[in-house]
Amino acid sequence: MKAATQPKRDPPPTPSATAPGNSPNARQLARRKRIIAAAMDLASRGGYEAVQMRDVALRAEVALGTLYRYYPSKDQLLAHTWADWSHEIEAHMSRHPLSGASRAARIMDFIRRATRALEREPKLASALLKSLLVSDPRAEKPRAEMIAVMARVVDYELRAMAPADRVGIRDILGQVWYANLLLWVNDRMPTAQVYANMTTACRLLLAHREA
Amino acid sequence: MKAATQPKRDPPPTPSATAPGNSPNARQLARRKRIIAAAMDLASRGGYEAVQMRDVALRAEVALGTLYRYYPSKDQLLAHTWADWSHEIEAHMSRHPLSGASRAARIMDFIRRATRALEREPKLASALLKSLLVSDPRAEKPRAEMIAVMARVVDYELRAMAPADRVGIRDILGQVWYANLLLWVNDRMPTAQVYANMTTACRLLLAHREA
DNA sequence: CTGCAAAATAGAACCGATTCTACTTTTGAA
DNA sequence: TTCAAAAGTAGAATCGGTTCTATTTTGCAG
Repeated sequence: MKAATQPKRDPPPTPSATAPGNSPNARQLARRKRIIAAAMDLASRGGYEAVQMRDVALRAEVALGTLYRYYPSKDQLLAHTWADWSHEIEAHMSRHPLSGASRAARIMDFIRRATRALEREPKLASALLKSLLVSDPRAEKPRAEMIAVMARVVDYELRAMAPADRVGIRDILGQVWYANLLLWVNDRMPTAQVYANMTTACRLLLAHREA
Repeated sequence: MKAATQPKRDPPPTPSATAPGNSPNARQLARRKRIIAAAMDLASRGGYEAVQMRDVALRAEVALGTLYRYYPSKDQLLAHTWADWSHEIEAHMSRHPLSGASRAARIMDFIRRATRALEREPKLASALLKSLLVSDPRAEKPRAEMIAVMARVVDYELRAMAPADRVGIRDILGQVWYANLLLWVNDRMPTAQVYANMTTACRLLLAHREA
């Protein structure tokens, strides 16, 4: 019963909501950037284990306590790092529309691109995904967002389908994707296998329902 | 570079292979039993975090070093505890054959029973599954076995189907099951939802392919 | 300018998994 | 029976995430 129930006097600093962008908390924004950059840097070199809170703080030129005030846990830090990185990937992807003759092909095009992105930075991707897929229930926002990205793609491609099936297929694909990423992250499956499994899933779920 | 490359003089004690059951390593078997019992006990009370290696050693009346000689990591300990527990469940299940009119129904009968078993001992199940689904790549045997159990059921029910589809469906169902268990373990989904998702997956994958 | 609360900092401290050390018991072969 | 290796034991030590404390700095209202 250390600090009673809640009289803690500690509202975390502005996550993203900030005035223009000049002096007062501009410094806080800068700190956030340095922290994320440090995490990304360490993760891309040595993966999850290489991201040690003390090192992150050191690189970001921030006190350990400050780091924890900004990101209350390693997983949250990595989840936010993921959010940052995934925005880049999405931006990159949105520059070219999905290609493919059938719905399944277009969905697979999306998955192929995502898989490629992971392959380009395996250490980084696996470190960030590890925190997303497993970790503590805080860090829910980035996780939900990640799943939502694929859900949107599938939803769009299957827009003509009956709602019941569409939602079902979308969720199943999401879960299969989730399982496969996790298996990849834990070195129990290469990306090629992940891709093959997703292809199979698309085929079995979509091949026989119109084109 | 502590202990060079491998000159370690430390072959682990007999895991299961043992002579009759009397004096020499019968004591080792007894230790193993006490250790697993302690782990199971602690896990069923307080879940994953409550299984602390020091406590396990204490309860099993074994030195910490010995505990680590038998099970080189917490996750491996829990994985083996899972193996033990799952045998009970399987034995229980095998007493009654799967019931249901269709293949999908029989597969779902299996999943329903498995889900029930988890619900009966939520803390225990989630602690053990957590170590199985996430953890270190050692402890591969129990994990592979767990997945194989469902694979066997599905394989058997779909034995009349073309191999390509059968294998695909079996793998997809395994992956969906995997993802859902993981979501349940992390408190991001109740068992009812797990069951619903599996039902949907079975429907979408099997409903239209004969009965 | 003055003062105070919020935000930062340096660094110690805590916790639980894992490792290591020094020592005692067991076991099995000569 | 005797003894060296194997297996155990108690307990200290290491490691990394997280928390806590004592101080200093910063932002800003008066």
